[in-house]
Amino acid sequence: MALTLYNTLTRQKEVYKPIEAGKIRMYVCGITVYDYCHIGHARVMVSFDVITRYLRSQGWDVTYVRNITDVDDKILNRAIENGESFTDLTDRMIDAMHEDEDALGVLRPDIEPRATGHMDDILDMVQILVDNHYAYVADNGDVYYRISRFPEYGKLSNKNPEDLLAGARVEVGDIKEDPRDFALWKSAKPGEVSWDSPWGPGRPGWHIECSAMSICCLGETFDIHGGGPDLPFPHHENEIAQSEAATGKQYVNYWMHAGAVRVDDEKMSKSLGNFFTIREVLKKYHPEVVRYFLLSSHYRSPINYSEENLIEAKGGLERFYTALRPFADVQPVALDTLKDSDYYQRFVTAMDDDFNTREALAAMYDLVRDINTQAKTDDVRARQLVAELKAMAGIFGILDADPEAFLQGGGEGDLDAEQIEALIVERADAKKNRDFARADQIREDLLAQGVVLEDSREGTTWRRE
RNA sequence: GGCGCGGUGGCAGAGUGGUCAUGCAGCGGACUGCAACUCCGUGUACGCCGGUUCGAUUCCGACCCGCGCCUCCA
Repeated sequence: MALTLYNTLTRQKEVYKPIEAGKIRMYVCGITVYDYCHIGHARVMVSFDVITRYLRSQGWDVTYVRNITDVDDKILNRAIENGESFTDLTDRMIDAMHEDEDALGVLRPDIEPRATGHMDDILDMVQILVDNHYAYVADNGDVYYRISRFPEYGKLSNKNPEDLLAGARVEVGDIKEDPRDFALWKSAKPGEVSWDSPWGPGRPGWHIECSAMSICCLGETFDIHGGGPDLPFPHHENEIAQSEAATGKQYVNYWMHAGAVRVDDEKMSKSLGNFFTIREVLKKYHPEVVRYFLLSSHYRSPINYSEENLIEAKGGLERFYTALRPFADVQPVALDTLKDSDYYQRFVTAMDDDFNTREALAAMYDLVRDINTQAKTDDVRARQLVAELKAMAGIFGILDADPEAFLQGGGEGDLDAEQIEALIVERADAKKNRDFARADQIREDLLAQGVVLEDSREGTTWRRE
């Protein structure tokens, strides 16, 4: 089955056709680094991480670019509030972002361009737009994009430019020709951070940096552009307008947008203040639990961040790790040996269908059952199946922990491993003496501390609930 | 108001024109000293009303409900 993906531009699934055979050039809108990353950022990071891992596993030559917005009003305002330079702020936040990504097992993009590192490209593009009359310089030195010059404006978000006129905010003292026009270049007020330009000192508007950086890194037309759910309008719409006006070419072939993260069934937003940072979340949950949670729904569906759902995600992972527990030493099999595996075929078919991670997980769960069954009678076969499972899990970036450590970690109980082991020994003695009352008492005491005992022929193992 | 998305069994969440999603929870059984783990079995699920069809949860139309974007936000 061919790789198929949902294209926001056409509002349907399409078979992927690369510009250059075997290659995928992908740009994803990254973070504006004025604060710590939140769970919504995590979804975009993890979704496109898994997409990239999967595409590479299938032999695609992927160039993955994700930008860092390191200059804009929010950053400058926050830096002033903090009493620090804006570069100190962005340096800190970029480091924090990388820590968060690493914790979540997100592989770095191939290129992480920063807006401040592409000022010349940005200025060149603005100049072209001014020269072509797609942009104009306002009295105060701001440069605006002239929407009315771009007839296709609205094609990504399926909006009628006329309707936008009615809804556009008209600001007092607006110096724009048209309220729908947006800033390409903002002139600096005295004392503000600025870069020199033909229109005076200033800084780039939000949208132009992505046009400049993506084209710089990937070419005037590239394959995939991705981002969060709130970006199609206006951000990506404006990127299209700028880029296609500047180059005269189609900007992007496939637009992909992740779904929203809700929190306790409410919209998560800056204004409501109900967002959780990744580092807050990771204090409560194992990183793989968060990752698994994000992959347990399709990337375009809304997802609800709640205690209940995270606990359920933990339970799902425990089923995997329980199966892997006796096979910690087994290494993942090479993917090219899996052609005949029904499980892998189902996995690939699901992922080729617009990256249906949940469907792929269903195949992995069926594989787990097979492993558990084979483990009783056919160790060799069981190990083969475990190697398959680990290969698929590698594409998802999960099941990477030591099973024992995963199952026994994360508890907040008072008992440490040594104490638990001691009680297990004591219980074994009690059982040997057929003192089941004492044995059961120990088990119940441990359970009250969140420790579950599991007996088998080889002895007793434990895990934390 | 404009544009778009969705309503699936107790919960989460895929999918399909006509036998199975899957996970958690429940129930019955096997295993166990008893449990847990694991395995086997088990659920008149597809918002409402029409239409197309031999047959629709799946296609079409209307309706009800929820959500998102249209404003800084991934």
